[in-house]
Amino acid sequence: MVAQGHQTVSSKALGAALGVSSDKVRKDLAWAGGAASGARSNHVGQSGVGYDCATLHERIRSVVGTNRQWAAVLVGCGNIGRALLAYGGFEHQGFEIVAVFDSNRKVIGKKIGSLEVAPMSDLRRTIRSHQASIGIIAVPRSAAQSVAGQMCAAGVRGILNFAPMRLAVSQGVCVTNIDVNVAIEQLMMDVSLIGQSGRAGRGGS
Amino acid sequence: MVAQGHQTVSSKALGAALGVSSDKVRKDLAWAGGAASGARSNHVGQSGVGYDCATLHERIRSVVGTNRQWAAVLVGCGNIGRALLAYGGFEHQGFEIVAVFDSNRKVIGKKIGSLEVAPMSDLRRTIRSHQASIGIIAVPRSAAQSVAGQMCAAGVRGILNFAPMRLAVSQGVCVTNIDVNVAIEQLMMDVSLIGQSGRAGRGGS
DNA sequence: GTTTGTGAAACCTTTCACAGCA
DNA sequence: TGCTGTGAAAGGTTTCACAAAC
Repeated sequence: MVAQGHQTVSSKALGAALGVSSDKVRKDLAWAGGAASGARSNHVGQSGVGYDCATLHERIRSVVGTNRQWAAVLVGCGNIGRALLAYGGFEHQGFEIVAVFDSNRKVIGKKIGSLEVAPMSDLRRTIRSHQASIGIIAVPRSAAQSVAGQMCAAGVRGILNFAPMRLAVSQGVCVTNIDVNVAIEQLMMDVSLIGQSGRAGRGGS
Repeated sequence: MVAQGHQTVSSKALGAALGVSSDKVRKDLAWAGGAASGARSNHVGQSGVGYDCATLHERIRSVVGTNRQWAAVLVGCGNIGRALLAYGGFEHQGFEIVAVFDSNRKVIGKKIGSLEVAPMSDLRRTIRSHQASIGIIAVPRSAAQSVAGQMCAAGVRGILNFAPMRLAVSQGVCVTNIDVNVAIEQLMMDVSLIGQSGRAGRGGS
């Protein structure tokens, strides 16, 4: 909406665009204005007018963290890894992949886009030197836990995991899983249930 | 656990493996035994013993739908599409990709694994002839809504969407989104919050 | 002794409803 | 009039606690 030149937006309009009620939007945004991210005023919106798009956008970016810079390292340059490197939509999120690693000798040294694939032995050093706080795991299931261990040891704060398994990580390290198997089962279950009762489950991320 | 030869398993053991309480496991499994999938008995587990692994597995497969056969069509054979085709772990979920489509003339006719890339003009006919109930969208954002429309018109019941946007679909069609941008923001937020309060958000799918 | 299934309590989220403000 | 922010009600989920079953 900022990009489209809107000055303000109402909770009702936001809710309609997102498929939720205006109440929910207001409750959530009240939190974003108050408790979160050290804001001084409790009021993000203006009665009778709505929310100032630019201000709201900046507040949300501050809560989510997209206004800061995040360096990430990627391990695994199979199809998933290459898809991530090819996808350019991360810059405006303050997110950048600064290095790629693989254990396969045949791909080490090859260039993918602007990055050269590095050997796993460099992982620790690179994470430290770049102060990378995010690790991305795009390796087969059998290698995932080992990679996660090395990432934790090197000091990452969060892991984005594409391997279809639950990772054990050091305390204080966050994990977000992207598991296609789980997503497919979710979808199959939703489709099955809609046939019985007529209600649709809305998709998550 | 079935594969590992376990006879029975307790709610406590399941909960520990999953990171949830035994109460929650029992409540959920009580539903799986009763309300769901036309089971006749209310009891899945046995007092003092636990749950029979094989029976429980079959019940869950029945609820999720992995005991039935699902045909899916894939649109888009970029890195994501190819990653899905290369990943072989879907058979035991009753899930099979039966056809691949792309709008790019240069890839139409090429073989990826055992499937030949077909032109978009074949989409409707193939979905009908294979009775495919699932469509997978692995195309750029700009093409996603159009593909979703064609899939809905051809009669799919569910869509797995990799494009970073919310799809508008016909009533009765379920959508599950896999959005890397959202996952990354989730992770960044979790990492930010852990720094402040010491609590970790657990990863979704 | 162990473990399930389930009411009741505690907790959390969403919706309702409206005072207050522009 | 239109909209926010927020108490209160409603609705849903998780935890507690224990009788019944093995």
